[in-house]
Amino acid sequence: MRTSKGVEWAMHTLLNLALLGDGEPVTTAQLAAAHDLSASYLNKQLQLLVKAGLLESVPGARGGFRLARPLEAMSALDVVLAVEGDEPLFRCTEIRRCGTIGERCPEASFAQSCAVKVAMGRAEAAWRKALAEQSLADVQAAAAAQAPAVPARVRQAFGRD
Amino acid sequence: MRTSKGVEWAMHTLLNLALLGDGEPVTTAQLAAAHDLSASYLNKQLQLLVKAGLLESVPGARGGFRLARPLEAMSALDVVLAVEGDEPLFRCTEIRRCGTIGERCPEASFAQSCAVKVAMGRAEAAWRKALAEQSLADVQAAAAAQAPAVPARVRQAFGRD
DNA sequence: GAATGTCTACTCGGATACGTTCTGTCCGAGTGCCGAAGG
DNA sequence: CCTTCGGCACTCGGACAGAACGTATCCGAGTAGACATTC
Repeated sequence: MRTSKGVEWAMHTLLNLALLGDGEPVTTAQLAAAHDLSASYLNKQLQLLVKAGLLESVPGARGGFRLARPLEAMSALDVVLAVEGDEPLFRCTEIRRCGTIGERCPEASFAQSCAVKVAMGRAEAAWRKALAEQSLADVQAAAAAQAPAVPARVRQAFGRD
Repeated sequence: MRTSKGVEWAMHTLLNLALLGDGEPVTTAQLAAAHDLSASYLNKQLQLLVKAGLLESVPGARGGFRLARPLEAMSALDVVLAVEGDEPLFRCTEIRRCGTIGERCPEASFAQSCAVKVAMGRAEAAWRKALAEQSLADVQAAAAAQAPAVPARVRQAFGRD
């Protein structure tokens, strides 16, 4: 069990787009070259971000992608859900109702949620909460504090400035 | 991204083994029949639990599995790590170092951990902490509180009592 | 009758196929720019 | 010289293969017990 590569790609791509400002839209090819990624596959992930409302796409010639809203209004959870979908980490298939045990227990035994499901859901809620509490602006600020020289290099890499 | 079925199977199986006490070891066939699972595949998961030290296996005729330690000393995290392995949810492939951006930045920019990795790791730590704080004894207690009649039925299903 | 050796039935353990998801690629639909033609 | 129209190059969007992992299954290694044989 591990998250898709698309999450990492999407996070870095969103941060790059933020550094470039709200001018011309940026093409998939440029965004892919920035980190040496597969342009076609990155495009697939960006479409998911568009569908989730994190990006706006401009079709046609001189088209591309730009942020749909500022980084302050995007959480890490938004990115994960956009790429991975909002299905739960742990899926309860209600095996408690099946087999020699399930058949032997009265229906009333299953009125409440499965205790295993509840325990797993509690942990997943903590994960989501921690993701939701971190905006992409926070991530960008942390990155900039670590390496102040990088933002200017990013703009150079995209031919801006 | 979602957890393996094996996690659900392992959790319920461990709880069942606890209800049966520390007498005769229980065979894979019995444990599988309890919830109508594939015996061979369940056996695969149980072997992972043995390797992780949660179960003891008795080979040969009249063999089977029994708990290696009481439920109080097992956390939900132990089960997840045993079945899924201890690889991180989010794997950072250091794409920040690649492409036109990576080549343009001095090596010193990458001295510290990637900010994206840190953000994701923070959320994963919260998930693991929440899992570690819940022992299987807690889960069993919650289940028993919901449906007090079930434990006796479980023992019946296994021919105990 | 007791001890011993063998044999059989049973169970774990790992090696072997199948299906689904993730990963990666390709081509078509749509759009803006450029240039030529006409007024 | 200005306007208009057509062609073209470029980009997103979704449909199409390949690889990796999760799922499921089967067969061999090893053990405990039962039975026949021998003393």
